[in-house]
Amino acid sequence: MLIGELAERAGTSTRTLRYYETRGLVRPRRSANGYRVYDDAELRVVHEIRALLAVGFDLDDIRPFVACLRAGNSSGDVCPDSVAVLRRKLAEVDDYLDRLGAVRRQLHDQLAHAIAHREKTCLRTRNRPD
Amino acid sequence: MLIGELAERAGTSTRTLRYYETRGLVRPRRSANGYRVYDDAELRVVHEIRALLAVGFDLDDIRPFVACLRAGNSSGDVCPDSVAVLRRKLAEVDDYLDRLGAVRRQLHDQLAHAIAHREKTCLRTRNRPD
DNA sequence: TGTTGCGTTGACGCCGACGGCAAGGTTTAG
DNA sequence: CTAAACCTTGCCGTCGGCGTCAACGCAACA
Repeated sequence: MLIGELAERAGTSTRTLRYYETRGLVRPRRSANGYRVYDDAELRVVHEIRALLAVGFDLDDIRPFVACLRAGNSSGDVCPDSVAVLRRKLAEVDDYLDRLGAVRRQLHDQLAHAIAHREKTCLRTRNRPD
Repeated sequence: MLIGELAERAGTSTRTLRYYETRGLVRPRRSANGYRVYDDAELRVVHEIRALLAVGFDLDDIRPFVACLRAGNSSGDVCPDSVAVLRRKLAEVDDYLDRLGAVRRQLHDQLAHAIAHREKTCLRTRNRPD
Protein backbone atom coordinates (compact mmCIF):
# COMPACT_ATOMS: atom_id res chain seq x y z
CA MET A 1 0.00 0.00 0.00
CA LEU A 2 1.39 3.38 -1.04
CA ILE A 3 0.90 6.61 0.83
CA GLY A 4 -2.01 7.86 -1.26
CA GLU A 5 -4.03 4.72 -0.70
CA LEU A 6 -3.38 4.69 3.03
CA ALA A 7 -4.33 8.35 3.24
CA GLU A 8 -7.61 7.72 1.49
CA ARG A 9 -8.43 4.61 3.48
CA ALA A 10 -7.62 6.40 6.72
CA GLY A 11 -9.58 9.47 5.75
CA THR A 12 -6.64 11.83 5.94
CA SER A 13 -3.92 13.35 3.75
CA THR A 14 -0.49 12.26 2.56
CA ARG A 15 0.93 15.35 4.21
CA THR A 16 -0.45 14.17 7.51
CA LEU A 17 1.04 10.70 7.14
CA ARG A 18 4.48 12.12 6.35
CA TYR A 19 4.15 14.37 9.35
CA TYR A 20 3.32 11.43 11.62
CA GLU A 21 6.43 9.74 10.27
CA THR A 22 8.65 12.68 11.18
CA ARG A 23 7.15 12.48 14.65
CA GLY A 24 8.01 8.80 14.87
CA LEU A 25 4.46 7.44 14.90
CA VAL A 26 4.41 5.61 11.58
CA ARG A 27 7.23 3.69 9.97
CA PRO A 28 6.78 2.58 6.37
CA ARG A 29 9.25 0.47 4.46
CA ARG A 30 10.65 1.89 1.26
CA SER A 31 10.36 0.31 -2.17
CA ALA A 32 13.25 0.30 -4.64
CA ASN A 33 12.26 3.68 -6.05
CA GLY A 34 12.03 5.32 -2.66
CA TYR A 35 8.25 5.20 -2.32
CA ARG A 36 6.81 4.61 1.15
CA VAL A 37 5.17 1.19 1.45
CA TYR A 38 2.75 0.50 4.30
CA ASP A 39 1.35 -2.85 5.35
CA ASP A 40 -2.24 -3.26 6.43
CA ALA A 41 -1.50 -3.02 10.14
CA GLU A 42 -0.57 0.64 9.66
CA LEU A 43 -4.16 1.45 8.80
CA ARG A 44 -5.11 0.40 12.30
CA VAL A 45 -2.32 2.55 13.71
CA VAL A 46 -3.44 5.62 11.80
CA HIS A 47 -7.00 5.10 12.96
CA GLU A 48 -5.77 4.92 16.56
CA ILE A 49 -3.82 8.14 16.10
CA ARG A 50 -6.83 9.93 14.61
CA ALA A 51 -9.19 8.72 17.30
CA LEU A 52 -6.93 9.89 20.10
CA LEU A 53 -6.26 13.23 18.42
CA ALA A 54 -10.01 13.72 18.18
CA VAL A 55 -10.25 13.21 21.93
CA GLY A 56 -7.66 15.92 22.50
CA PHE A 57 -4.40 14.02 22.87
CA ASP A 58 -1.25 15.41 21.33
CA LEU A 59 1.10 13.28 19.27
CA ASP A 60 3.55 12.70 22.10
CA ASP A 61 0.79 11.29 24.27
CA ILE A 62 -0.29 8.99 21.47
CA ARG A 63 3.12 7.37 20.99
CA PRO A 64 2.65 4.71 23.74
CA PHE A 65 -0.66 3.63 22.23
CA VAL A 66 0.96 3.07 18.86
CA ALA A 67 3.78 1.14 20.48
CA CYS A 68 1.20 -0.96 22.29
CA LEU A 69 -0.55 -1.84 19.04
CA ARG A 70 2.79 -2.64 17.40
CA ALA A 71 3.60 -4.99 20.27
CA GLY A 72 0.73 -7.14 19.02
CA ASN A 73 -2.02 -6.15 21.40
CA SER A 74 -5.59 -6.10 20.18
CA SER A 75 -6.05 -2.64 21.69
CA GLY A 76 -3.61 0.23 22.08
CA ASP A 77 -4.98 0.92 25.56
CA VAL A 78 -3.86 -2.11 27.48
CA CYS A 79 -0.15 -1.44 28.01
CA PRO A 80 1.08 0.19 31.22
CA ASP A 81 2.34 3.34 29.48
CA SER A 82 -0.99 3.80 27.73
CA VAL A 83 -2.87 3.35 30.97
CA ALA A 84 -0.64 5.94 32.61
CA VAL A 85 -1.43 8.42 29.85
CA LEU A 86 -5.14 7.64 30.13
CA ARG A 87 -5.05 8.29 33.85
CA ARG A 88 -3.19 11.56 33.42
CA LYS A 89 -5.50 12.73 30.66
CA LEU A 90 -8.56 11.87 32.69
CA ALA A 91 -7.18 13.94 35.54
CA GLU A 92 -6.44 16.81 33.15
CA VAL A 93 -9.97 16.66 31.77
CA ASP A 94 -11.41 16.68 35.28
CA ASP A 95 -9.32 19.72 36.13
CA TYR A 96 -10.41 21.45 33.00
CA LEU A 97 -14.04 20.61 33.65
CA ASP A 98 -13.76 22.22 37.06
CA ARG A 99 -12.20 25.39 35.71
CA LEU A 100 -14.65 25.56 32.85
CA GLY A 101 -17.50 25.15 35.32
CA ALA A 102 -16.15 28.08 37.32
CA VAL A 103 -15.91 30.13 34.14
CA ARG A 104 -19.47 29.21 33.28
CA ARG A 105 -20.71 30.36 36.65
CA GLN A 106 -18.82 33.64 36.34
CA LEU A 107 -20.20 34.30 32.86
CA HIS A 108 -23.67 33.48 34.05
CA ASP A 109 -23.40 35.89 36.99
CA GLN A 110 -21.87 38.61 34.85
CA LEU A 111 -24.69 38.26 32.35
CA ALA A 112 -27.33 38.28 35.07
CA HIS A 113 -25.90 41.45 36.59
CA ALA A 114 -25.63 43.17 33.25
CA ILE A 115 -29.24 42.38 32.42
CA ALA A 116 -30.41 43.46 35.86
CA HIS A 117 -28.56 46.74 35.39
CA ARG A 118 -30.18 47.29 32.02
CA GLU A 119 -33.60 46.61 33.51
CA LYS A 120 -33.01 49.26 36.14
CA THR A 121 -31.81 51.80 33.62
CA CYS A 122 -34.73 51.03 31.35
CA LEU A 123 -37.22 51.56 34.16
CA ARG A 124 -35.62 54.87 35.15
CA THR A 125 -35.79 55.97 31.55
CA ARG A 126 -39.42 55.00 31.16
CA ASN A 127 -40.42 56.77 34.39
CA ARG A 128 -38.46 59.89 33.58
CA PRO A 129 -40.72 62.82 32.64
CA ASP A 130 -39.63 64.20 29.27
CA MET B 1 1.45 57.96 33.60
CA LEU B 2 4.04 56.41 31.26
CA ILE B 3 3.91 52.90 29.88
CA GLY B 4 6.24 51.37 32.46
CA GLU B 5 4.17 52.64 35.36
CA LEU B 6 0.91 51.45 33.83
CA ALA B 7 2.45 48.07 33.13
CA GLU B 8 3.55 47.69 36.72
CA ARG B 9 0.28 48.91 38.19
CA ALA B 10 -1.67 46.58 35.91
CA GLY B 11 0.60 43.65 36.63
CA THR B 12 1.66 43.16 33.02
CA SER B 13 4.43 44.19 30.62
CA THR B 14 5.07 47.17 28.39
CA ARG B 15 5.18 44.78 25.45
CA THR B 16 1.66 43.69 26.25
CA LEU B 17 0.37 47.24 26.44
CA ARG B 18 1.89 48.12 23.07
CA TYR B 19 0.32 44.99 21.66
CA TYR B 20 -3.10 45.97 22.98
CA GLU B 21 -2.60 49.32 21.29
CA THR B 22 -1.91 47.71 17.91
CA ARG B 23 -5.11 45.74 18.41
CA GLY B 24 -7.03 48.95 19.09
CA LEU B 25 -7.86 48.27 22.73
CA VAL B 26 -5.84 51.01 24.40
CA ARG B 27 -5.25 54.54 23.15
CA PRO B 28 -2.63 56.62 24.94
CA ARG B 29 -1.87 60.24 24.13
CA ARG B 30 1.67 61.12 23.16
CA SER B 31 3.89 63.60 24.96
CA ALA B 32 6.21 66.00 23.09
CA ASN B 33 9.04 63.45 22.98
CA GLY B 34 6.81 60.73 21.59
CA TYR B 35 6.29 58.84 24.84
CA ARG B 36 2.91 57.20 25.43
CA VAL B 37 0.94 58.94 28.18
CA TYR B 38 -1.98 57.15 29.84
CA ASP B 39 -4.56 58.63 32.16
CA ASP B 40 -5.85 56.77 35.18
CA ALA B 41 -8.95 55.44 33.45
CA GLU B 42 -6.72 53.25 31.27
CA LEU B 43 -5.72 51.23 34.30
CA ARG B 44 -9.34 50.19 34.66
CA VAL B 45 -9.44 49.28 30.97
CA VAL B 46 -6.33 47.13 31.20
CA HIS B 47 -7.74 45.34 34.22
CA GLU B 48 -10.93 44.62 32.28
CA ILE B 49 -8.89 43.22 29.39
CA ARG B 50 -6.85 41.01 31.68
CA ALA B 51 -9.88 39.73 33.54
CA LEU B 52 -11.68 38.77 30.34
CA LEU B 53 -8.57 37.18 28.85
CA ALA B 54 -8.28 35.08 31.99
CA VAL B 55 -11.82 33.84 31.42
CA GLY B 56 -10.90 32.75 27.91
CA PHE B 57 -12.02 35.65 25.72
CA ASP B 58 -9.88 36.70 22.80
CA LEU B 59 -9.01 40.33 22.16
CA ASP B 60 -11.67 40.82 19.51
CA ASP B 61 -14.36 39.70 21.92
CA ILE B 62 -13.07 42.10 24.53
CA ARG B 63 -13.30 45.20 22.36
CA PRO B 64 -17.00 45.92 23.11
CA PHE B 65 -16.34 45.77 26.84
CA VAL B 66 -13.59 48.36 26.54
CA ALA B 67 -15.82 50.57 24.42
CA CYS B 68 -18.52 50.22 27.06
CA LEU B 69 -16.17 51.37 29.79
CA ARG B 70 -14.97 54.27 27.63
CA ALA B 71 -18.59 55.31 27.12
CA GLY B 72 -18.65 56.11 30.82
CA ASN B 73 -20.37 53.05 32.21
CA SER B 74 -19.43 51.78 35.62
CA SER B 75 -19.09 48.27 34.23
CA GLY B 76 -17.97 47.04 30.83
CA ASP B 77 -20.71 44.44 30.85
CA VAL B 78 -23.82 46.56 30.58
CA CYS B 79 -23.82 47.61 26.93
CA PRO B 80 -25.79 45.61 24.34
CA ASP B 81 -22.70 44.49 22.42
CA SER B 82 -21.08 43.25 25.60
CA VAL B 83 -24.21 41.36 26.58
CA ALA B 84 -24.31 39.77 23.15
CA VAL B 85 -20.73 38.58 23.54
CA LEU B 86 -21.49 37.29 27.04
CA ARG B 87 -24.44 35.29 25.72
CA ARG B 88 -22.41 33.85 22.87
CA LYS B 89 -19.52 32.94 25.13
CA LEU B 90 -21.83 31.30 27.63
CA ALA B 91 -23.29 29.19 24.84
CA GLU B 92 -19.77 28.29 23.65
CA VAL B 93 -18.78 27.27 27.14
CA ASP B 94 -21.91 25.14 27.50
CA ASP B 95 -21.11 23.43 24.21
CA TYR B 96 -17.57 22.82 25.26
CA LEU B 97 -18.69 21.47 28.61
CA ASP B 98 -20.90 18.96 26.83
CA ARG B 99 -18.14 17.80 24.54
CA LEU B 100 -15.64 17.63 27.34
CA GLY B 101 -18.10 15.59 29.37
CA ALA B 102 -18.39 13.15 26.49
CA VAL B 103 -14.60 12.96 26.28
CA ARG B 104 -14.44 12.32 29.99
CA ARG B 105 -16.88 9.45 29.72
CA GLN B 106 -14.95 7.95 26.82
CA LEU B 107 -11.64 8.20 28.66
CA HIS B 108 -13.20 6.67 31.73
CA ASP B 109 -14.59 3.73 29.75
CA GLN B 110 -11.35 3.23 27.87
CA LEU B 111 -9.45 3.16 31.13
CA ALA B 112 -11.92 0.76 32.70
CA HIS B 113 -11.68 -1.63 29.78
CA ALA B 114 -7.90 -1.48 29.72
CA ILE B 115 -7.71 -2.27 33.41
CA ALA B 116 -10.24 -5.08 33.09
CA HIS B 117 -8.18 -6.51 30.26
CA ARG B 118 -5.02 -6.37 32.34
CA GLU B 119 -6.78 -8.11 35.22
CA LYS B 120 -7.80 -10.92 32.91
CA THR B 121 -4.32 -11.27 31.45
CA CYS B 122 -2.79 -11.18 34.91
CA LEU B 123 -5.11 -13.92 36.12
CA ARG B 124 -4.34 -16.09 33.12
CA THR B 125 -0.64 -15.58 33.72
CA ARG B 126 -0.91 -16.46 37.38
CA ASN B 127 -2.90 -19.61 36.67
CA ARG B 128 -0.62 -20.72 33.89
CA PRO B 129 1.56 -23.70 34.88
CA ASP B 130 5.20 -22.84 34.24
C1' DT C 1 7.10 10.79 -26.72
C1' DG C 2 4.16 13.37 -24.36
C1' DT C 3 0.84 13.58 -20.83
C1' DT C 4 -1.16 12.40 -16.69
C1' DG C 5 -0.92 11.05 -12.08
C1' DC C 6 1.42 9.04 -8.75
C1' DG C 7 5.58 9.71 -5.50
C1' DT C 8 9.81 12.47 -3.15
C1' DT C 9 12.08 16.35 -0.06
C1' DG C 10 12.18 21.06 1.61
C1' DA C 11 10.45 25.17 3.10
C1' DC C 12 7.15 28.72 4.29
C1' DG C 13 2.29 29.95 6.23
C1' DC C 14 -1.20 29.80 9.85
C1' DC C 15 -3.24 31.18 14.48
C1' DG C 16 -2.92 34.35 19.19
C1' DA C 17 -0.85 36.72 22.67
C1' DC C 18 2.71 38.04 23.50
C1' DG C 19 8.61 37.54 24.72
C1' DG C 20 12.91 39.14 23.44
C1' DC C 21 16.28 41.60 21.04
C1' DA C 22 18.37 45.33 18.18
C1' DA C 23 19.40 49.99 17.52
C1' DG C 24 18.37 54.09 18.61
C1' DG C 25 16.45 58.71 21.33
C1' DT C 26 15.58 61.20 26.09
C1' DT C 27 16.04 62.44 30.74
C1' DT C 28 18.12 62.67 35.08
C1' DA C 29 21.71 62.09 38.46
C1' DG C 30 26.55 61.92 39.82
C1' DC D 1 30.90 63.56 30.41
C1' DT D 2 28.81 59.54 31.15
C1' DA D 3 26.11 56.06 32.93
C1' DA D 4 21.60 54.35 34.09
C1' DA D 5 16.98 54.03 33.37
C1' DC D 6 13.56 55.20 30.92
C1' DC D 7 11.26 55.42 26.17
C1' DT D 8 10.66 54.46 20.70
C1' DT D 9 9.88 51.27 16.33
C1' DG D 10 10.54 46.96 14.07
C1' DC D 11 11.16 42.31 13.40
C1' DC D 12 11.82 37.33 14.54
C1' DG D 13 10.51 33.35 17.68
C1' DT D 14 7.06 30.46 20.17
C1' DC D 15 3.62 26.19 19.98
C1' DG D 16 1.03 21.99 17.04
C1' DG D 17 -0.85 19.92 13.41
C1' DC D 18 -0.92 20.21 9.57
C1' DG D 19 -2.01 23.10 4.37
C1' DT D 20 0.17 24.60 0.41
C1' DC D 21 3.33 25.35 -2.81
C1' DA D 22 7.90 24.38 -5.51
C1' DA D 23 10.75 21.60 -8.08
C1' DC D 24 11.70 17.38 -9.07
C1' DG D 25 11.58 11.87 -10.08
C1' DC D 26 9.01 7.70 -11.51
C1' DA D 27 5.24 4.87 -13.82
C1' DA D 28 1.97 3.81 -17.15
C1' DC D 29 -0.73 4.56 -21.11
C1' DA D 30 -1.98 6.52 -25.89
